[in-house]
Amino acid sequence: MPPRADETRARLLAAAGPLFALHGFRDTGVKDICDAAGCNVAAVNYHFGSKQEFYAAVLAEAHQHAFAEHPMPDPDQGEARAALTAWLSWWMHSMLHADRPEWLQTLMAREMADPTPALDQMVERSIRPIYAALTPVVRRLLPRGARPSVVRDCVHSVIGQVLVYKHAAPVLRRLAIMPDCSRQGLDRLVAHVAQFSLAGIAAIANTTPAPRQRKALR
Amino acid sequence: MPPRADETRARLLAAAGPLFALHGFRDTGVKDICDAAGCNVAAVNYHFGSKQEFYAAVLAEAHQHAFAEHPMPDPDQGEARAALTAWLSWWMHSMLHADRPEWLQTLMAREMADPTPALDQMVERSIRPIYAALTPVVRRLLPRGARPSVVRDCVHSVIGQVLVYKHAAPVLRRLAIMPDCSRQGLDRLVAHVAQFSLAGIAAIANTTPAPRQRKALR
DNA sequence: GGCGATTTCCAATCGCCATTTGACTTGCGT
DNA sequence: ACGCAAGTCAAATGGCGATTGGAAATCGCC
Repeated sequence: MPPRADETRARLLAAAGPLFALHGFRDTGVKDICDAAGCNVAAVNYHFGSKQEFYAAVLAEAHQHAFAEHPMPDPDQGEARAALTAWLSWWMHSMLHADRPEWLQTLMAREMADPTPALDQMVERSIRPIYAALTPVVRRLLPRGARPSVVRDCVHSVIGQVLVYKHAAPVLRRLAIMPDCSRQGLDRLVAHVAQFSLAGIAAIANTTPAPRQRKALR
Repeated sequence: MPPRADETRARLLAAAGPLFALHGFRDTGVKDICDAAGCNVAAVNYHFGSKQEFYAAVLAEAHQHAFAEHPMPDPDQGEARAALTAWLSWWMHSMLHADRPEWLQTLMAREMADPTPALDQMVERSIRPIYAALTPVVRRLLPRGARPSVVRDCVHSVIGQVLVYKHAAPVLRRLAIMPDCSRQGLDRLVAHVAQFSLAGIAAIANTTPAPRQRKALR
C-alpha cells in the first residue's frame, strides 16, 4: 500500500458523496465513510481537519464535477419559449437523471430542508447561478417592465415544479407516483413542465399589462 | 406540584413541536425538550417509552390539532376552476401562514427530505388525503378519460408550486426572495398559483384530446 | 543503506445523549 | 393511619462517534 500523497484523499471524496446523500451529514459516521473508502478513521481528520470541513470539500468537489460534465446552456440565446424549454431540459436532466453523480442534487435538497453551516457557500456557488439564469428567461416571456414580484412568482412556479421531484421523492415513492427518471421518461417530464409553465406565464403576462406606462404610451 | 396524571404529558407534547421543527428530530435533545416543558429528562421515557415513539406522538397530536382548526374544504363542490382556487387557498394558508401551528408543515418538510421511521404514518395520515383531494379537482379540469400519467403530472405541477415555499425556505431567505407570508401576502400568492395552474392545466388539456376514444366517438 | 518528511494505522480519550435505576412525593381508597 | 399506585426527580449507566497521540510504514533523496 503506497501512501501516495492524495490518492486516499481522492478516494475519501469519492466515497463520501453517496453516503452523505443517503443518510445525511449528521447520520453518516466518519467510520462508515472510511470503511467505504478503504482507509483508517483518522484519515479524514488528517486530510481535512474535521468532519465539517470535509463535508464542505465534498460539496465543492461535487459541484466542480457536475458543472464540468454538464455545463449550463446560455439562457439568453435564441427565441424566448425555446430558451425556457432548453434550459429546463438541461436542469431537469442534470438534477433528476438517475445515473449521473446525482447525489449532489440530493445533498442540495438536504441542505435546504436542514441547513448546516455549509449551506451559505452552496447557495452562492450552486444555487444563485441557477436562479440568476432562469430569471431573465422568464422575464423575456413577460411584458417589458413587469413588476419584479410578478417575475419572481413565475420563477418560483417553474422552480417548484422541478424541485418537487427531488424534495418529495421519499413521499412520491411511498404513494407509488414517482415518475420514471430514465432519459426518455425525463424528456416526457420536461415537455410537460415546459408546456405547463409557458401557458402559466402567458396567462400571467396577459393580466399584468406593464405597469407605470400609462403616460408613456398614450 | 401535584403529579396530575397527564398534565406534564401535555406540556411535553406542546413544547416539543417547535423544537423538533426548528432543529430536527436527531438534533433536538430530550433534555432540551424537558427543560422547555419544565420537567425531568425521565419524563419522556416514562410517558412515551422512547424518544422515537414520543416523536410519533407529537406528529399525531399536531395533525389532529391542525385539521381540527382548519378542516379541508370539500374539493368536489362547485365549479371546477373555483374549486381549485378554493382548495389552494385552504392548503396554502394552512401550510404557509406564519402565525398558526405552522411547525407541523415544517416537520413534514423535514420528514420528506430526511425520513425517519415516522414518515410512513405521516404519509398515510396527512399527505395521502391531500393528494387524494387534489387529484379529482385537477381531473375535472382535464378532458374525460385523460391518461392517469397526465393527471399525475399536473397534480405534481400544482403541488410543486406550493411546496417550494416550504422546502426551499432557507434558500429563498438567503437569496432575499422569500415572499411575504402575512394573510394578504398569501392571498396574492394563492391568486398567482391558481391563475398559473389553471392556464397550465388548460394548455395540457388542449393538447391531449382523450385517448382511446377514437372508435367510440366516431 | 540511511534519513527526514509524509502518510497510515491502532488504540485511547473525551463529550454527548438516550435510557435506566431507585429513592422520594403525592393522591386515594379502606 | 396505612398501603398502594402513579408520577417525579437526581444521579448513574452505557454506547456511540468525533477527535487525537503516538507508533509504524513508506517515500524521495542523498
